[in-house]
Amino acid sequence: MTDLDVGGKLRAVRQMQGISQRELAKRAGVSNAIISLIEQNRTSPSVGLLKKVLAGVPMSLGDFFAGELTPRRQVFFAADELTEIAGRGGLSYRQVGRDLTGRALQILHERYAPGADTGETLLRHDAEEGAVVIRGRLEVTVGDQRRVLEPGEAYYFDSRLPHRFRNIGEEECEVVSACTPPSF
Amino acid sequence: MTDLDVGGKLRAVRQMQGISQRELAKRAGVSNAIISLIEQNRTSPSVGLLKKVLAGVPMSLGDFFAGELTPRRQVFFAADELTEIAGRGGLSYRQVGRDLTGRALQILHERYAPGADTGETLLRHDAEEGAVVIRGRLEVTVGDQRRVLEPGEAYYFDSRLPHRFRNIGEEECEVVSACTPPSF
DNA sequence: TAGCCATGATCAAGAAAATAGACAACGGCG
DNA sequence: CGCCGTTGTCTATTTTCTTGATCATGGCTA
Repeated sequence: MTDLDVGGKLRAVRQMQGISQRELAKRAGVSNAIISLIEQNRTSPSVGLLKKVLAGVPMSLGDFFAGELTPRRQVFFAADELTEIAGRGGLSYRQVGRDLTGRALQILHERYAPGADTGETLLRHDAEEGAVVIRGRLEVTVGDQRRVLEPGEAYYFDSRLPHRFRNIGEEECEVVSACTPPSF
Repeated sequence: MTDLDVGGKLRAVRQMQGISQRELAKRAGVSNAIISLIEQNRTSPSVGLLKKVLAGVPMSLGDFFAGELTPRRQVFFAADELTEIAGRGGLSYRQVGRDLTGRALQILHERYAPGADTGETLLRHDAEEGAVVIRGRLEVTVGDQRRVLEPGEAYYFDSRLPHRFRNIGEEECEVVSACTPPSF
C-alpha cells in the first residue's frame, strides 16, 4: 500500500508559504487543531475539508495530488477476478485485466455452453487473434474456411476476416484466446 | 464556493468502466453503501477512503482531481491581511498578497520607526522600484545620490543601484512602495 | 532573568462519516 | 406469471473525524 502522506505534503506546502498552523487554519476557516492532526497523519481529512484547507494556501486539489502515481497495475488475477465482458446466451468471455486502454493485448478465458454461438453475423475487427482449445469441441469459421477444433488444437488468423465460433458438442467448451490490439 | 461534486465525478468514472456500485465496492474493499452515498454527495469521503475507492478503478487522486482549478486569487486585502515580511528593529514591510510566485509586482506598505535604518550594507536586486512617502521623513540613498523625502514626495530607481533607507525624523515614517519583479 | 506571545501538540465532547444489513425496483428467464 | 439475481438506496450502529480549550516549548523583549 502506497502511504498517502497527505500530512507531510500539507506541511511542506504550508511551510513553503512560511505560515503557521494557526494562520493557515484562520485563512481556511477551520480549527488549528485539525491542521496539526492532519500534518501528523493522525487523521484522514475529508475531501471537503482538505479543499477548504488548500483554499487557504491557495492551491487546487489537482495540484496538491499531482505527482500521485496511478496504483500499480495488477499482475496476478484469481479466477474470479477475470472480467466478464460477454456473459449472455451460454457465452462467457472473461478478460484478463479490467481496463485495457493503453495496453497491447487482450487475453480471454472463453466458455461456450453446448450450442452457444457467436452468431450468424460474422465478427470483424482490426486485429489479429489466436487461441487454444482446452476442453470440448469448437467449430471455428474464418472466411471460407471451417473446422472443428478438439482440445489441444488451436487457431490464429487476421481478425479482419469475418469469423464465427460455435460449440457444436454436448459438452461445455473452454478456450483461451489472445487478441491484439484490443480495439473493441 | 465551488461545489466539489466528487460524487458526480466518481459516478462518471465508474460508469465509464461499466461496473456497478457493488462491483466497485468489492474491488476497492469498501462497503457498497458508501459508494452510493458518495455518488449522491450525501457524504464527503476522507482522502484515504477516496484513494481506496479509486484504487479499484484504478485511477490516481491526481488524475481524479485534474481539472480542479486553483481557487480565485484574493483581490482585496484588509489592513491586517497584509503580510509582514520584515518586522524587526523598527522596520515593518507589509506586503500586498501572500505568495507572489508567478506575479509581476510586489507592493509594500512600509513603516519606519524613528531611527530605523535598512543598514549600512546597501541593498541590491535585479528589479526596479518606486514609492511615495505618506507620513514622516525618509532619507533615501541611491548610488551617490541622497535626499530626504517629505510626505507627498516619491522616488523611482533601478534596484541594481545600491540603496538604503533611513528614518531620520522624530516621527514614524510611512511609505507605500512597488517593486518589479518580486525577485527576493 | 522574568514576562509575554506565538507555535505546535493534546484532550474530551459533539458532529459527521463508514459499516453491515434490509428494502424496493427492475429485468431475465423458465 | 412467478422466481431469482442484480441494482441503487436507505437505516441503525459503530467508528472516525472536528472542534474549542488546554498544555508544553521556545523566541523575543524589557
